[in-house]
Amino acid sequence: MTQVVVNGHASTLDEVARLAGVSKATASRALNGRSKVSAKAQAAVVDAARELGYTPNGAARSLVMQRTGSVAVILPESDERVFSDPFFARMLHAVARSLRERDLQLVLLLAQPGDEDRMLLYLRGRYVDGAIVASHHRDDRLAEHLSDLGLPCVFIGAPWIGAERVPVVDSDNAGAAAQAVRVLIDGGRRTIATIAGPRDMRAGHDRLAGWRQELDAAGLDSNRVAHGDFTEHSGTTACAELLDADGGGDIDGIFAASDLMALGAMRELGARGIRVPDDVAIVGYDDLGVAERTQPPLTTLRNPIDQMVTEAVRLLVEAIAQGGRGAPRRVVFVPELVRRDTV
Amino acid sequence: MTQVVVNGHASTLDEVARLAGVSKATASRALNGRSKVSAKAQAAVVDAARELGYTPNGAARSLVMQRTGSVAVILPESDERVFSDPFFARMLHAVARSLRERDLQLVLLLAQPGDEDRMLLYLRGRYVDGAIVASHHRDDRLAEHLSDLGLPCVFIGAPWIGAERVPVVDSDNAGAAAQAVRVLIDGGRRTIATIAGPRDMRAGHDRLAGWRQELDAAGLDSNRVAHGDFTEHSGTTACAELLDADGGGDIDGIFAASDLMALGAMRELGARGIRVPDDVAIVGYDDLGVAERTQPPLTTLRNPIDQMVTEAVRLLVEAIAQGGRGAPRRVVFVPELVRRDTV
DNA sequence: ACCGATGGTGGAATCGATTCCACCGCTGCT
DNA sequence: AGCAGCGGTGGAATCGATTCCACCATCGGT
Repeated sequence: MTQVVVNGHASTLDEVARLAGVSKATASRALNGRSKVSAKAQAAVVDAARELGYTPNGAARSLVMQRTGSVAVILPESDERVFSDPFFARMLHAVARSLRERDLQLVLLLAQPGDEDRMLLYLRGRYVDGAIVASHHRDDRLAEHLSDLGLPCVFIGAPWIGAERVPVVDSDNAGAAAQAVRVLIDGGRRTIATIAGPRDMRAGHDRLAGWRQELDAAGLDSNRVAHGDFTEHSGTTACAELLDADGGGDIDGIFAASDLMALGAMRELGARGIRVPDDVAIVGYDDLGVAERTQPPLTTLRNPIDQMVTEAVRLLVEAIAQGGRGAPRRVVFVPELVRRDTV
Repeated sequence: MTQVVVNGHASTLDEVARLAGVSKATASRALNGRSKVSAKAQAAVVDAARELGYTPNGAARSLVMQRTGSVAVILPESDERVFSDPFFARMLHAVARSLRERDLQLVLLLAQPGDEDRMLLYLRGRYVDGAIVASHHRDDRLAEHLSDLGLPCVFIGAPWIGAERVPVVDSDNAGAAAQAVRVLIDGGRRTIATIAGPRDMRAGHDRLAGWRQELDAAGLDSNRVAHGDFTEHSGTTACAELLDADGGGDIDGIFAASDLMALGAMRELGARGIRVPDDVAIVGYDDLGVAERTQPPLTTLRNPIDQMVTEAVRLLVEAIAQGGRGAPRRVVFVPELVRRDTV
């Protein structure tokens, strides 16, 4: 950083142009490089800009370009959850990488319940070119609001309300859960419980549905269900609940809707001296790191987050380029089974 | 939401004014309410605005007001850490609350190593009115850059470089660590080890220094040190390292530089059949929730995050109001000892 | 020697808000 | 009756960039 702020205020294009001895128009062209500028003028402008420490004023630029160069990631989720669920960390990491490649700035908006109005005001003020929304609850009307707003957006995971009005990138939660059940059945398990996610979240709901459907299809019992909230602790609690219920001792297979809950369950099983996979086989969901490190390593379904995010960013950039006039598209990825040692 | 986008584009103040039958000037005054407007005009404008679903264009507004109404929180930290350390969750929660009261929008910028230049570009583009920076490493030059930039900012935790050039809100890490040591000594402990944080982070460095200083002052050994990275897992590892070192069996007190590391250490002690606090007393640091839930509940130092954040936001708002011309101030909070059952 | 293409350039319009300033019609006081 | 004062109003300037458009050289081709 060699440039210095010359006087109190940030320097403007006008000053750069004056110092370089050209017009504002030429200075702008020289710095943006879209149009032809003589080598002499080019050099003069670049030098002047460096000397003054010039950076274009974002507001002025957005005003005329109708673009800001930044996109929002919206997480309508309590911040405890955002900061405890590895899903978000992985997702944001992928989004950041993906946006970087396209020279866009990531702006993270935490939509606390109640703070939603301010956030919508921000979005309507066009401070960002588009938004990626991930994980939200049953009563969330964000999809409708964004659609009304005409702001380009992509949802990761289908919203409950208004899903048909916005582009969605999703994974086949139900199909994946069915896959998990099939593996357990193929492994000879017959009394298969599930530790489900929250009922008011798509992922929780669909994974439970898939589990149930596959068991019903196989003519097996599908009433051993305990709900958690995707955290390790809730997995432990839910597992205890399952084991302590009527006939809980018969359980020989568990499908947990997240690896963290599977981990919690394994702790509970271990505490009771129940062996995995000898006595009870277990399949998790996510494969974001924890699954490899459990004892024994966890068989799980790989949540295709990176692929989903890449696709979401692609769709968003497309939507922005078209001015948000494209038809809502829908892309679904299929999680892959990762066999380890718990089944 | 009753308003509708009438045609393809977002509506402008000009359209609102036309519909209300007044001039742009009056419309603006009616909506912002700083100046007197007749009741009739007022009503007409408000109605028109609602009917058109008008929201002011952020770029245009920032351009003339020289304010954006949003401030950045910058976390120069790998995203794994941001999303695993409860410190950040708590901090962001407090920041969000504090900004909400002042009608400011929080914009979170994740400064991945390597992505820093883009972030600086964003800040120089004046997309935000100010920035709060938390937790950064030894070689981070952010303080200098921000100071050069003239962008109002406040650091939570003093940076290694350029701390004298920016306002800082800090906590007395060294003093708190000394306090922890004193409690252990007062409890009759004589062989006191520490599980320190990373050397290249202020909090890690200062807590270690405080521990050492207090032990030296008491004439006790200060060479039982193992380093972790504030995570639970690293606490377990570090604890094992301490116990396995020469004379590790003599240890009767441990100061861990974070509650998570203390928790990890307690797991390791438990695994070895060492009782807490009977055989080894332990003091943690942070008190952000985990400490209450350990077995037994952890004696620790309460990191005054909420107070620090409140003060930081206050200072930032002040700096923004003054156009960043105030002298760099420095405020230090003193962590409070929370006695529980591990000492 | 004249006539298009170019390649560069600067003036002016534009984006959408806020706000200064001049002005207008009242009221109320002398 | 005349004039100061004030509540309200609209025209125009302003913020700082991009870009259209008109214009001027210069160059090559007939």
